[in-house]
Amino acid sequence: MYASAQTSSEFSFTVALGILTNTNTQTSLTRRISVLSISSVPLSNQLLAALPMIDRLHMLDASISVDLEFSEVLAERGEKIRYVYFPVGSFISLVEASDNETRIEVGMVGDEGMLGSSLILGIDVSPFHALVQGAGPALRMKAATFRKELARSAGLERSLKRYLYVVMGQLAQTAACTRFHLLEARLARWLLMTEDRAHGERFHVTHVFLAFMLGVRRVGITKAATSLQKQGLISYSRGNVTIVNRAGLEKVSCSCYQLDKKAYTAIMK
Amino acid sequence: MYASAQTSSEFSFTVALGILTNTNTQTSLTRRISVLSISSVPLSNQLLAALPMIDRLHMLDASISVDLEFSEVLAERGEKIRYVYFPVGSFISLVEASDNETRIEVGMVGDEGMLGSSLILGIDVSPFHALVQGAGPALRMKAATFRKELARSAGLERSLKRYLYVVMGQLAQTAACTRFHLLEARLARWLLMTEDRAHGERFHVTHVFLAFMLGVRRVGITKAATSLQKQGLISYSRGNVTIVNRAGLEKVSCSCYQLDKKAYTAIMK
DNA sequence: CTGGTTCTGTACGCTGACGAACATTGAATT
DNA sequence: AATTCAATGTTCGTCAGCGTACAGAACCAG
Repeated sequence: MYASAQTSSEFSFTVALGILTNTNTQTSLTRRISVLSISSVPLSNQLLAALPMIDRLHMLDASISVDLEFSEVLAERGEKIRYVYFPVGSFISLVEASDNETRIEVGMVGDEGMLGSSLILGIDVSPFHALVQGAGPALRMKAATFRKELARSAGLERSLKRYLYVVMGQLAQTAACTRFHLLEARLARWLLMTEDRAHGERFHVTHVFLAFMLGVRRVGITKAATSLQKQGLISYSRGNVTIVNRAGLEKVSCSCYQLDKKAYTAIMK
Repeated sequence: MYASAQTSSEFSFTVALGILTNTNTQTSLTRRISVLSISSVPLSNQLLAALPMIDRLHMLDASISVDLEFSEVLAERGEKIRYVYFPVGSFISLVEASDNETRIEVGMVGDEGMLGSSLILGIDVSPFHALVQGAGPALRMKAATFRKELARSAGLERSLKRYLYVVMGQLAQTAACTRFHLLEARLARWLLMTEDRAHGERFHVTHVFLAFMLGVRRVGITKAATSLQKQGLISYSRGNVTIVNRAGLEKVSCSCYQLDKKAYTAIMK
């Protein structure tokens, strides 16, 4: 383990990436929402899809479809949760802060999950920062509405509790992974998880952003990514990443990826 | 961050510490339980103490007092949860495994909490390994009984949900802490957390065990502990640790200790 | 096409923790 | 008193990632 301040010039996230800065978040957020008619959005959030028809309709009725923009902040640690999100193509990173400038991703939410699951525990304060990692559509629901739906539908509650359990497992897995595994393996894991949630072998993410997520220097990412590219597992240019050889990537990735996946299917299915 | 196999000769935990070995766990466990009359045990589990009188009595009625022995395994990842435990003087470590031989503590349970909280989510499979870190009494209840009590008492459920939220926060905090903070600071944090749960400035823990908990080499612990001792913050000999200067220890500890504590009081009070 | 900006590549010295091996001390047992 | 073993102390070479700095490449706006 290494340590300490990590405030390189490239790492001024709050400025460079617009992360965790509240300036104009609210106004631009409301502006950029495009309310699509619900029927035009293919329902592909797995949590919702698994609900009995009647509950599903209720949930759709109570939510609107929004387009999430890259790096948009959806929740801040300790702040009140105003909306919950069910990604449908988009995906979201859960980020934990230790000190002022040291942050690290502890979880990822795609169409297999939801943001705001702590409401299931009756607490409307977000335990993490949450920011949009992959732009795309999501279903959004007011926190209060969500709680009403929870109270109404036992099936919904049951399924979301199981999801929360999976998230807990993911948190612990990430803690161990971050401690023990080499950067290249962790990067491979991250790319695989992202491919799953992006539903495609191509997505956009720069080295700086990856460095932020994995809690390392940008230079470290460049080195690891170069290595993966040389092995013919991925290719990338200016943020455009393509998974070239998924099986190979799984091999160099640490076992955490498979463990997470196994846990999810074991609990949710 | 460093990495890789970590299988030094001293680190053969499954043998050296009797950790996570199931051999004879069951028989010795039942043998060593001393069923005390409930009234003889001062009720000092904070979760239970905060319950309304009638719920508290129900809970006491449904549980028995057991003495937990050091390094006893109370739960294994993926295994069914048979009992829940409310420590009353004892304390328990939650341990996550990444690979075969690499394990790390991700949480700690003392009289401020309980073991088996995932039952609140309706899942009776343990997400972690759990082993006794500090010997002492605890209230034990059958998992099935616990679920019945949960269904019966809304107050109990509410309070335990809040506790689960705190545990989630602790998991994320630990992930970030492990990544960014130097060993000496992490050790200080661990000692402080343990002092809180041991309810006394003296407790027993060897360097080997500490190394296991913090996911580092024993030599690393020796170095950090020597440093803390030289600063007059702690003293120890053959596993007998004494916190000499608590305020000083808090200063060299990372902020994670205070953050955890703040989160607990903010949510539980 | 030009100048600025973002993204990526490379280099250098530094350091905390690693793996391994061995020495010393203290407690318990014989 | 001698023996054994657990716990702690120390040393040595290695290494992944750190902080910093700079340069080339790709893209974009004027």
